[in-house]
Amino acid sequence: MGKLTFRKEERLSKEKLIQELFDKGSSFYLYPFKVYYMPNPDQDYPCHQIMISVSKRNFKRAVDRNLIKRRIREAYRINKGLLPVQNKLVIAYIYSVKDILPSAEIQERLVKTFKRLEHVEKI
RNA sequence: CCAACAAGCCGCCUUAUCGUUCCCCGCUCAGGCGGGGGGAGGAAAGUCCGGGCAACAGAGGGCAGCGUACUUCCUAACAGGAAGGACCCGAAUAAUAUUGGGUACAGAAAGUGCCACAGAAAACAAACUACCCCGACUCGUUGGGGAAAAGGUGAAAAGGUGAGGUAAGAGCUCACCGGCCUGAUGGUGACAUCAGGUGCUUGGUAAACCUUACGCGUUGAAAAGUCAAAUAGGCCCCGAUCCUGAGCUGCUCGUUCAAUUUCAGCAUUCGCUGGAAUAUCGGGGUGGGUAGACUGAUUGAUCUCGUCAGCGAUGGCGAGACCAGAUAAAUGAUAAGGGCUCUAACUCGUUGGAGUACAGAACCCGGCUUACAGGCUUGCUAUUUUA
Repeated sequence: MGKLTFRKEERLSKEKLIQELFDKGSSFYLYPFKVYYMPNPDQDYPCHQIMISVSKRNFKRAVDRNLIKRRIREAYRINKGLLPVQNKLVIAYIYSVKDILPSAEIQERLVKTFKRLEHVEKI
């Protein structure tokens, strides 16, 4: 099991890559997330890259959006060791529920998404 | 005492574990690792005003457009603030004085427009009822005139009150109050006070157009600047090859279409004339510029303390401090305990339950507005309750 860190390198910040993910990547829905994913074109990248998004339409106030993003980020940080590292992925989590869920439930659901991401083919 | 109001201030804490970003120090196998320190607000919000900063535009002036509107001051600036004036509403009083609150507070005899309903009439004027005078006759009606004093309508109706006067009335005349004009005095000024004159019909609305005075270039950090990989293409030089080649227009040949051929004219580059060149491939150089990175961008109209000037907003001087700097966006997550408020129970200081607000920096400042659980300080006591 790796270290429980979440550094800058693990965040998805390249505009081109994000655009490619939404245009060409696959997706599935698992309550409460809509997950976009695809293999990273640069397989030499040291880790997975993820981004977290909470819609302004569902949560009008910035405080609520920040709270949910922080909870998801913590859930990923603590549990990311469960995701195999052989195939480098690019993942986007979109929180698409109108209620604020407690941390325990978010963690449980996030781990379930990992099981589906295990079977993604390499390019 | 409680409670309400006004102004100002604060706006959860501790520990553990796992993290995040920036700065400093040390180590390093250059990937990082270890230690120390800093890390959301009073509104960070709404984006409603005003500036700094940047690019572009710009002689000056005018028109148009937008904004502001009692005075003086403060300020980088403001639609903000301070002090004051006038008016309006209230408290208080015999009446002042005093005191709380409010005001989009320039101009309505420059012009245009509008004024619902009601009412006779809502504005170059105008008589419904009632009143007075004169005339007519069928003798209680009618015709003419006077008159804004009375009635009723309305948000608003011809300066108000009293007296004289009159057929009845009317600033018709007079006194007081109000208005307008002129002057004096005080005040930087808005204005105030006083004196004199003037009978003084001529509504309201300018958050209706408008007029006057003053101010304003446009855009907005996704601004702007610096460095700059790969690929393609531009320009220059050298070499090689083909052997005269790019582009536009017209004609012609040809074709399913497209490409292509011939001829003529134009074009571009070598500063101009003359003359020449315009292709392809390879190598080197060069400027523009994309991804990306950096600057902008956190030391500032800054904060704290003291002191001086001023009624005050605020300013001067001196000393000290550095107080977030992220960028698909950090400032956190989880657990335990404790505060605080409300509430229920009883053994009356314990236990249980619920709540702990509004809200998250995005270039930076000055304001305004709106949201806010709970608490603290100061002022005040009109009203209510208790003694």
